[in-house]
Amino acid sequence: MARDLLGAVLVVERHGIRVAGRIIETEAYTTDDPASHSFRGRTPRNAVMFGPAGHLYVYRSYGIHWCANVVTGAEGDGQAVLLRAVDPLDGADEMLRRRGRRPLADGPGKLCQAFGLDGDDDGADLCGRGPMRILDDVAVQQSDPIVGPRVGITRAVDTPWRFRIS
DNA sequence: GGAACGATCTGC
DNA sequence: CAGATCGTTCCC
Repeated sequence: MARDLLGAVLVVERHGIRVAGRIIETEAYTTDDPASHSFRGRTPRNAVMFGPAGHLYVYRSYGIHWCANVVTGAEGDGQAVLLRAVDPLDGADEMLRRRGRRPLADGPGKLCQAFGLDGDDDGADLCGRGPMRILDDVAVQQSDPIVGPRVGITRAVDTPWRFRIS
């Protein structure tokens, strides 16, 4: 599932400003996975992960940053894909402004800041008429993403569930 | 009720 | 390389 999101386009259109980017790096998290928030079962924080696919699971990281996932499992499954990096398509200037003019680089925290995503967006529907959506119909079929270990985790360190395209 | 610990980022 | 910073989770 994490592979399928590679090349898809994340669009957030709010306050009349459209920000869009091509998803180039993801990580997979499942219920079987000790590194996943859903591993220890459903809690108030991760409830969205156990909901229907196509919704946004946003959580606070290290008390400072926001990180966004796309729920990819059926109801009750508890699986999601962490969005780690995008290639800016629309609103690159706005992204830069939100980033405090710091260089826009890889990383889930930076991605959320650039797209203006925070805790209020937890549970948002990406497949409805809301301000944010994922255009996977425009996804270019990717050949051989780079596969590697996930970043910043302490459990299941050797599980190669990070996927990256250029 | 308390303590430990992050799916991170930045600046020194 | 360490500090920021706070909600969530787990244990007593």
